[in-house]
Amino acid sequence: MITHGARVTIDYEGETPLWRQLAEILRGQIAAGEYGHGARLPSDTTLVQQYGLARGTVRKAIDALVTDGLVRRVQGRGTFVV
Amino acid sequence: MITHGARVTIDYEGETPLWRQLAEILRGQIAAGEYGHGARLPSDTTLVQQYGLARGTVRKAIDALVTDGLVRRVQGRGTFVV
DNA sequence: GCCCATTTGTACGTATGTATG
DNA sequence: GCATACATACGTACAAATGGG
Repeated sequence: MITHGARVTIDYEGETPLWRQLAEILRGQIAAGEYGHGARLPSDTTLVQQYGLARGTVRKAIDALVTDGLVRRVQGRGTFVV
Repeated sequence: MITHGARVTIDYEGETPLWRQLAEILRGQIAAGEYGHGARLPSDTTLVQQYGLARGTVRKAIDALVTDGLVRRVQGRGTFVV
């Protein structure tokens, strides 16, 4: 079930939107301490490759984390855990 | 300045993102009471036609208002002022 | 200062699904 | 059943910012 390094997989058939599934995965990883304070999350492109999603979908997932104040995006640098 | 019924126009050349300009326009109209409490905003499609933007851009603008708690979207019905 | 690779930001278009009335 | 309206997901292209060489 592992796909390109992603430890958790997206369920393309389920009822939960793909962007929400990814958001939950990332949220879980942050909560688990895999990405500590100030750590940089994988880039959009990396997540696209790891989870097999479109960039728009990946960005929508991260948008949710940004709205929750969990991460912060910096153009040209990356997305960082607050 | 009038374009397809839109009272305010989008500046395609300026530095302000189109989605932000539309968000400000709608915010202003709500603040001005053009759309009162419970009123329904124009549909995505209508805004697309009025302002000459892509639907994704229109939705991103409304996303901002939703995040601010200014409006609420209901699938199948519309977007309503909170 | 300049080029280049990386990364996020914006904007477009298309298609299909889901909910409401 | 049908039309309308929002939701999801894909793809593409280019702009802007950052940092390294």
